[in-house]
Amino acid sequence: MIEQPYHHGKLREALLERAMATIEEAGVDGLSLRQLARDVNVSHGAPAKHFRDKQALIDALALAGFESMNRLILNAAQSSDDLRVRFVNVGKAYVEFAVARPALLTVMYSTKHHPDSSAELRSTGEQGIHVAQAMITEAQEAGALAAGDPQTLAMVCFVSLHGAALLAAGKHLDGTTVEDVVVATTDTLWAGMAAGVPAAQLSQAP
Amino acid sequence: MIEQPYHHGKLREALLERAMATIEEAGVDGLSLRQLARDVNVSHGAPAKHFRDKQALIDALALAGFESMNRLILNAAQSSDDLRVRFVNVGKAYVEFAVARPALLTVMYSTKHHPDSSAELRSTGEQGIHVAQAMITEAQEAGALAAGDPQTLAMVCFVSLHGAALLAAGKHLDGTTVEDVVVATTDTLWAGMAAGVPAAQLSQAP
DNA sequence: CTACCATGTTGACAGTGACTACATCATTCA
DNA sequence: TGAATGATGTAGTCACTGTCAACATGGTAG
Repeated sequence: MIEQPYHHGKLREALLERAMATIEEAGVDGLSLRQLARDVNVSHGAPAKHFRDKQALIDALALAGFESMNRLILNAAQSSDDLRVRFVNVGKAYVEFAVARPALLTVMYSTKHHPDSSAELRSTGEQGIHVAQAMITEAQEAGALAAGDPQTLAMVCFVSLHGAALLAAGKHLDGTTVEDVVVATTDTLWAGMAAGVPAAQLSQAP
Repeated sequence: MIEQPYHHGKLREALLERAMATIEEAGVDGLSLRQLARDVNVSHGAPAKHFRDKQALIDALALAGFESMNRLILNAAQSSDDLRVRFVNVGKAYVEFAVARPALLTVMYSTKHHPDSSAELRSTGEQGIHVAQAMITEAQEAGALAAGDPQTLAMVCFVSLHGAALLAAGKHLDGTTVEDVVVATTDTLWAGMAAGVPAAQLSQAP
């Protein structure tokens, strides 16, 4: 018999790690604090010492998710000298992350978050957009892209890739490959930003 | 005293209607079959006669959501003679729906669905893409858009608008207005499809 | 050495989804 | 006409969940 010490020692990390696995296997709804405690050989009340709420645990998962996602994105943003290639690679990195950990992505962008952690969550979650915005500004200055508000354009790119990521993660891309959609999306966006939007075309109501 | 008849008469509709309201107020997690039954003045076992599962109720919500969304999209797709304006209007309609009923949209695109209703759900949910694809094909034939696989391009547009819709619904559009993002997204996509993607640019790995 | 406090345990409580057995009622058919 | 039948609603139960409060353990600072 192995003697279990009264104190686990690294309960918080163990819970987070196991919870990460669980949500990918069974979704966020399949996550139970009591089952989690059982999985880690700890009493059902123990998790409360590290996470006030179930929601607090989920917030921690979301934060960790953003951090590891940001690492991937920042990495992809330094992957090439060609700005357009870097742009595509960032898109690929985002979508790859989404496909690898779909439940985590859902948690990250779930609306319900505790107001406390919300601040940290928000700022960490916004980093991806800032990367995109920097790339666009740089490309505009280099003359590769037409003029246009970088903040709005970055949001457009983020929004589009986010949609691709979510639908790919949810297997909602019917006839098309994930790879195809990402490449086509980034290519189309880049072409659109390169061409610019004719002023005459600025969408008016019908 | 008002005498309650033993049989409700329209329980199924009443449950769906109340559930629609509840998920928008409290999210899907805030939806409880027992509370739902209380809200409609019915015993806690009654809903089971109309929905085998809680998931079956949620599936019905999703299906109803797709149907009412499709109505809005089809409507927007006939809103103008100008193809590009129609394109923008479809995007606006989609995002407006998402902002008006964010929880419902989440339910619609939630991964977990019963395999039975899943078939009907899928086909109903794909209608939006078909509308987009038809518009793109028409625009290509009219010479307004460059050549390119319409299915992939439709998926790109759908994916992008979907992202805009979800992020708008979740209030994740930070500095930018919903309207701005939708217009900028549709304009950029249209410009990209009009310009076409230079063959030399077809994204290769770094 | 002792007092403190973070960490873990145990027991309790109300609420939930799902199941079963039973009650009520409208419709069908002899 | 009137009884059988099946759809609909009720009532009770079960295992499970999240949260709370009271208590146990043990490392550490004074």
